[in-house]
Amino acid sequence: MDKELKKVNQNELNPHVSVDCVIFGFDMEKLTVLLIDRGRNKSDKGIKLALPGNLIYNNENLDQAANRVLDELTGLKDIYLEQVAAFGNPDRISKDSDREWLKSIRAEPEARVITVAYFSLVKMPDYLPQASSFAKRAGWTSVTEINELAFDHYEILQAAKEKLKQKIKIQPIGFNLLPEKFTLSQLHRLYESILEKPLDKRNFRRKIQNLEIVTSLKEKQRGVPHKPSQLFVFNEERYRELTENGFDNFDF
Amino acid sequence: MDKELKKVNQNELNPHVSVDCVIFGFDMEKLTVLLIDRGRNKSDKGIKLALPGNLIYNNENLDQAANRVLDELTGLKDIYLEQVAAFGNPDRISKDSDREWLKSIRAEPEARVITVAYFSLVKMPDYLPQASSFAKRAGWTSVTEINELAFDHYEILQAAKEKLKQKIKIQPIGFNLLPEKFTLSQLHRLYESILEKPLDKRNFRRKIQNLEIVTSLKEKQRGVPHKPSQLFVFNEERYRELTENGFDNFDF
DNA sequence: CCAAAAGTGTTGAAGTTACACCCATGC
DNA sequence: GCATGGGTGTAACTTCAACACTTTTGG
Repeated sequence: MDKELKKVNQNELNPHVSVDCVIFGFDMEKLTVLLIDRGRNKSDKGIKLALPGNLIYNNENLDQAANRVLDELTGLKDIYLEQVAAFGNPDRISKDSDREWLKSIRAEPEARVITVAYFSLVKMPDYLPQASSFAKRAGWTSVTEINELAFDHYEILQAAKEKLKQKIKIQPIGFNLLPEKFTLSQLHRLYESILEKPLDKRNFRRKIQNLEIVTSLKEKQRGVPHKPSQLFVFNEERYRELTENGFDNFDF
Repeated sequence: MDKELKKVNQNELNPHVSVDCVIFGFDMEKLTVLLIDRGRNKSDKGIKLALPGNLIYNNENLDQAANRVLDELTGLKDIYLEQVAAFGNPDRISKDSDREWLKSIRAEPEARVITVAYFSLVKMPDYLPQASSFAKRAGWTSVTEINELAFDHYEILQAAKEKLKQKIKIQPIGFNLLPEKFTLSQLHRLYESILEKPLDKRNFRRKIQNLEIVTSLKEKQRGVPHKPSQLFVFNEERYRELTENGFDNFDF
């Protein structure tokens, strides 16, 4: 192929590689994930929900692509974003409804695509999902309610959940899912949602407080029909202090 | 593009995606990794050593490709093989010597390639490296001696080392690096090599033996100029027992 | 008998688990 | 005053870290 053409193609879409983002949120009850709805196709069949993702450009690296796609589809910039894994089964685009949909949005709908999955944690209220070009709608879905997704996205979601479980045992990334001010019960519920197992309330609180990675405010909840709970903020400085000294065990 | 052509291309090389394998060994002293030597190029400059890796075929998935490449380059089949991450900086093929070399072996040497890295642990003596088509030589190099590699392979190696460190804290995969029969000192040295830090001898032995994942043989070392040490084998059954009960902490 | 690596126990500190009742608020 | 979730302490147990000397062999 001509080299000049190649140069021109540097900032064109690469039809062989995509990124998909698994963006987790927390609604104070359970873990959620951001999905797009591709809308009904001609046959009115097939799975409509998918992870937000798209092809990469030739002049950007994978992390940049993930950030760009995330920005384009959700408006979020500069957030914690980490690679999960690459997925590339030749049959990942084997469902008829997926193929049909791709034909409507891609220049090379039959091309084999390798996708690199990323995951991210965001504060749900900071972002009101807005459907982008090819998404008919975008919104949060409770992860426990999901049992199928487009392409191999269900598999990707499972891998991301697993990664999140591992990661939260090593880094206190869960705070990204909570508002600035939160209660220990909310944090507790968050950890239980992610780890999918019950954690002893007292032991959990003690552990968090011994680590000193939360700072208690002089403020309490208001308007709740029970004893109002203490509000806390994440102590980022203390966390940096801990990790600089080689601490990496937030095991539960 | 014509669909018939696409079909024909199913079992052709995909010029956009490769796999690279980081194959670790242990020479009873230190951790080693299998590298290939691409030989001198015209200018007699540039880095010669690289990780074994190659383009994938369109009709195989990534894991299969990694296994095939590993098999082709090393003769090893059906071994523990796990994805590290995808690497795809647009400038990963920016060194002149790398570009020059690619021209000599690839149909589309200028194409942007995303690579998916895998790592694996093998018993060094079970495999005598044999150089494949485009490798002039293949052999084991101590990981501590490596400070540059072709493409972004140095970066990939670091990521694989990190993955190995994490992994060995969760699963006793180190046994893949040792011969059938080994001593606790060998295992001890192996863990120190991987984790890159000293471990207390007595505590290490106690931990391993309390887990009961090694079985002592009635056999001892012979011909060593010091007290001969007890030989052990890995107890796979016990390991399965432990993991089935949800045990996943081989922390050191 | 010397060099070299194998092998072995104890103690104090820290962390983990399990567990049940009173408290403050809104309605 | 009642329903709701918030908040608290202790004791038994397990795990972890630190540490030094004796043993067996080959040469």
